[in-house]
Amino acid sequence: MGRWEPGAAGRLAQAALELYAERGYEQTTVLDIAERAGVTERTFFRHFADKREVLFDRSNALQETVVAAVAAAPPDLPPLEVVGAAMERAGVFLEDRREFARKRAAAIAANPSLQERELFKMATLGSAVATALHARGVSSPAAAIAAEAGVAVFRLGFERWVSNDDAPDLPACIRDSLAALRALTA
Amino acid sequence: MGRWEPGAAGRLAQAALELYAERGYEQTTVLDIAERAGVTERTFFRHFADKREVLFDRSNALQETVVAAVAAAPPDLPPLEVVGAAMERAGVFLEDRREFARKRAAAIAANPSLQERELFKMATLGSAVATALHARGVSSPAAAIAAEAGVAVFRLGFERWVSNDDAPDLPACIRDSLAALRALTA
DNA sequence: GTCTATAGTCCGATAGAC
DNA sequence: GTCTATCGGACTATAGAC
Repeated sequence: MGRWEPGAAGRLAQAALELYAERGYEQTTVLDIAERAGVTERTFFRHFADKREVLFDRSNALQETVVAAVAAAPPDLPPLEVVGAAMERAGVFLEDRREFARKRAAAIAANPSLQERELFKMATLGSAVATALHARGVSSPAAAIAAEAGVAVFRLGFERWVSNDDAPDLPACIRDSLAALRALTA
Repeated sequence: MGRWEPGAAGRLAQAALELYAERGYEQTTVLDIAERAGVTERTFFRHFADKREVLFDRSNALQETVVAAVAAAPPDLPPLEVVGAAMERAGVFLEDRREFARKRAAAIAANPSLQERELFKMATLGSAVATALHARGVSSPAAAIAAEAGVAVFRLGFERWVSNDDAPDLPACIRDSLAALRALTA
């Protein structure tokens, strides 16, 4: 096949997203996805560990972006500022994929098993952020709670961005979400 | 004497916890659990939707405790105080089950699919708390972020309590966790 | 690429409690 | 009779093993 064609993994991910939208996650078999992508069922499982994983970015680019932003922040910036800025950075990263993010979010919102996987990915992101904060000299408990709070800020900002047509861009939604957190302790 | 021994659900939960500890979640089949509990495989699925759910309290008593505490808090208390107190209340509720909590936490920590389910339950708790806060007149965004922060506070306090022999009681761990969150914005 | 174990669903049957 | 809890067997799809 030509080099302009997406690889099998990309076609599988695309086919899965379409099918989950058309007939729902439960009503879609791995065989359905494989056939639409023009590969065998077996090939699906060579690229993705399970039927859920196909909706998640294998490259983990979002997490890498956030962790890099945490590591690169000015050394004297307080933990919550560091995390907030890093999450905003993640927002910039995703901003131009809004339509994809919406379709993906709709599929996930419609199915509890996909929600579970999404929450696991967010928790993994939280752990990575906590580790990165700790590496900056932040104490473990402070790093853990700052990371969890940061993930919550990201998640709520993201949710507003995908579910509301009138919402501003993703970095702004995340900024607002962080401001709401700050307002709680004021 | 009835045709069956009473308490099938409890026996299944107990058997599952033992088997997950003895040989791991993946290496335990639903049939194994059912046999140890003295029922058939089919009966397992009558009581629990799937193999993971057997580790989770079907009565949802923890969530009810937290939601009730949120609803019963003094009307003028700020959202974060309300949530913090409610989570501490949950801590009191769990305090006398430390050994059980430890075994359960060990099983969950050893398996990603159980972690996914645990995270889902925590997210459900978060939604319930957000709804309860909103019912008190807290704006939706503030309720959502306060609820998420509260769940993070609970989760980190709980983690310290189960994983550290020298930790104080659960309400105190949760209080410390809340203090760490407050310190972030100070 | 084929084979197989296991999760999880659906049908109905049965037996006790009220 | 109704309600609830158990059991049996057949069935599909996932996911891993070979």
